[in-house]
Amino acid sequence: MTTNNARYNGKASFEEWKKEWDLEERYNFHKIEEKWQRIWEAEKAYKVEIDKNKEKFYALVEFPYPSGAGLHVGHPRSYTALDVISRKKRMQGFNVLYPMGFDAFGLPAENYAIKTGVHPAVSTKANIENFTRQLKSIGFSFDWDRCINTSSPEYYKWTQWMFIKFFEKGLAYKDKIAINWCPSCKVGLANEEVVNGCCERCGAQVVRKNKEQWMIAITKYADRLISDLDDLDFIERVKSQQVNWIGRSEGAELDFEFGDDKLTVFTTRPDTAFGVTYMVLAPEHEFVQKYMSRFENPAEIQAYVDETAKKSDLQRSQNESKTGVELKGIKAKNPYNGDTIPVFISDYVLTGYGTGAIMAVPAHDQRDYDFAKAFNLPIIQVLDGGDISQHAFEEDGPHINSSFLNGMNKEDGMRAAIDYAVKNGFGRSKVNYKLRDWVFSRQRYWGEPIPMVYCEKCGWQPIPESELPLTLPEVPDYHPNDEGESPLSKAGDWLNATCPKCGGHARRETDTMPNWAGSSWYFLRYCDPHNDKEFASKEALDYWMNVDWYNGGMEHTTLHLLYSRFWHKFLHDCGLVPTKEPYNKRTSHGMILAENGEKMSKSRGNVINPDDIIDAYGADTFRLYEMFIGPFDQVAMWSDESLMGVYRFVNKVYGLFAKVDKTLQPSTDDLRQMHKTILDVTDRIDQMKFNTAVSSLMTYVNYLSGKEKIAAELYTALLKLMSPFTPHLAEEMWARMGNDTLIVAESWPKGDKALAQDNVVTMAVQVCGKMRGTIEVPAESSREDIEKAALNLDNVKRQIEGREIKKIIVVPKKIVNIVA
RNA sequence: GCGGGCGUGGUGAAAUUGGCAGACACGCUAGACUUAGGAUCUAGUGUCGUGAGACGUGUGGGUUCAAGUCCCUCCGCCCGCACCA
Repeated sequence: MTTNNARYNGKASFEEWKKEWDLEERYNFHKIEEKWQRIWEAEKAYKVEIDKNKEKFYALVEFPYPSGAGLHVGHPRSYTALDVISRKKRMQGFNVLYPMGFDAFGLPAENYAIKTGVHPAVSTKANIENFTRQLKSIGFSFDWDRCINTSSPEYYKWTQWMFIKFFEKGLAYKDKIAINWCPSCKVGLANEEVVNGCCERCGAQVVRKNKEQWMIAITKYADRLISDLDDLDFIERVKSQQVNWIGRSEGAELDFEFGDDKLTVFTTRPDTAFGVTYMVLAPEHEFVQKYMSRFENPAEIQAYVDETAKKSDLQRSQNESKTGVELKGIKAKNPYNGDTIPVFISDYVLTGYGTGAIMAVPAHDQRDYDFAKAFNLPIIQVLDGGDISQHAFEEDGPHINSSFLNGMNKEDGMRAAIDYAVKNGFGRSKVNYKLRDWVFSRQRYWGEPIPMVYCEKCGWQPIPESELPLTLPEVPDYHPNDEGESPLSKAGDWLNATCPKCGGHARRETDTMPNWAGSSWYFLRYCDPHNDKEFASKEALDYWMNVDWYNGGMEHTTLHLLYSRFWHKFLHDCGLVPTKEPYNKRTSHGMILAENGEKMSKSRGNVINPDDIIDAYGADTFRLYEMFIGPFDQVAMWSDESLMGVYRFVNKVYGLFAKVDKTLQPSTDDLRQMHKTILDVTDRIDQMKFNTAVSSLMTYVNYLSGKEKIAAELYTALLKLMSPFTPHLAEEMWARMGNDTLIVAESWPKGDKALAQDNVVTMAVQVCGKMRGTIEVPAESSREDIEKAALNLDNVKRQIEGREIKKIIVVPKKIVNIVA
């Protein structure tokens, strides 16, 4: 497979080729990196197939959206980290799948089309080519034969197919709900895409808009999305953020009499029901309009409802004090004690959570307390403790003023209160979630068409599987409109379809899917990317799944990461994938900031372009610097000066080759340094402590630099250890050492703990915990010898003079502490 | 408010998980080689002190022969969620 021509850069033999290199003393990274990238590609060095004789390892990084700006220095932090891990695993004999692709649907391409008229498919293609060129120039070990593109019909055919599965199982449904509408992007957003009441993408303030939307019932999976986290090796902050986002709370639903109707509330503290002094409905609650004619103050009520409707969620949450209006004319009755209590509407009660109505316990909830103070309502303490003349008492205490609950603690009180409600038919225990169903419609062009048609007679119907993929039609222009109609509504004939059920006329859905759709299952497609019969074969899924290690940004924790776990679980329930979770291990990298600690952005003009760095210092230096920049999981500041330090190091490694003497045998000291380094680097890569893995390589190189001549074995080990970080340089020097194999296919060196052991150790000697000197003793010295050596130090003698030695603590190979 | 995390030199950071604090690198200082240097090499570099030495991991306390590491107190910073009943 290897052609000497490719390997030896056009020269007939290794000897001839080597001669040319001997003339070149400078580290010519341009030449080296280009050469090895060409050879890897020609030899398909990173191509991977199912091989049941080998243990598989599936490494995954989040595939990029191919923006016009190209790669920034943040992408390669994640990609290099898993490239290092993948390369090491490969050398350790694993069958490694490390794929790359493009999450290619999205708004920027569409906005660009609106501005320039260039079809999104055209600009996306150009951007993907640019990204591919950049990624290849960094020398990642991706299997490019598996590259996927979510905007290609061969791919989104299966995204649409899966949507139909959601529909068939009743998890995709159309509903008219108040959604988050971004007036700037003119598109509806999922809850997860709203940050502080603003559009995650453009920052415009989100407003409420009632629209018919496709929804996917992710809430049905809420409990499993929490409980199944237990068995996963996810970093803690990812787990806790997901749990937090899903927001499970246990409590009860209680029915209060409201006129001759029933008003149901959700509460996490039914045991405080004897402290209820009033109730509050969200202004949007259905009872407000339903009983408007029976209220004594309808004008006042309607005015408040209208005022609230005008406010954004952000404004609503920024209220300084509590506002509201009493619903005069109808009272409620507390089912626990029969008390008649007033009912209010207030915007501090949210329509989307629980039942949109609450029982207010002002003594033990600060919000209710504030409202009660503002409206002069009674405050009844039912838990002992605190000082409710000042503020609500929100901690736990024994029940008081609570009839049969008196004296009970929280746990018993809860149980007793719910039992009583159940027995008397006015309540039941209930679990509530903050998580909402997934708003799945986007009023946009550049996304997957939703494969549904509407028939007047039969309602919404999925198109037959034989018609997939339902490809995007051409449209005269890409503008969305203010009414929230997708550009696809201008697609003319495309809109007309036949109802698959009755054969009558039907109209196509014109909304498209959110950009999270394609990325929700892309890791499955990598297993079998060219399959045109299935989204992936059972054989491929059985062999490759799960993803063993997934690295990506924290910003996707409650978006992509949650969506894709849910999507995968759904496919599992359908019997389509073998596992219930997609990712075994999830880690996350810190952001890379500009030199002054600011975020890199086009507007600040502080963006570092990887192309420039690679051109000036080479891909190997760039890769190594990204790994050395700081702890992988923390934010890091870019520094040109630190980059220079890494460049110097790479040059040093290159220069050491001149000292290699193949006739020389390594000394025991040499071997000790080598094995120490092997053990350190191996261990630190596994733990993602890349910065310290690099520093131990530096320490080793400093050791080798101090020698006149270097035994070949020592340099070879260095090259192997460096090959995951600086693959081009390692490959080059490996060839110059006279090898005609690829170092990336060589085996990873094995560290020998016994050989790494020092036979003479330096031990610290303390007197009463204070450092007074060091002793050098053989590693296996007896306790007596160590004590004798320690007590023999001049400095120690001086310190203990005239004092009685009470105790000597000896920790072998570490420390001696003389207590006097 | 709730949840997660952090605090170590001039700077980025290490510390085998309770055992010589500051590895590695940047920067700086001095010197060498240079026509020159964002090049290279050598030495130094936590603070105070000529020195022996003393002090030193945000604050104050505790456990221990021994604490950056464990426990308690307070202060400060970052991230996520946030009127979620």
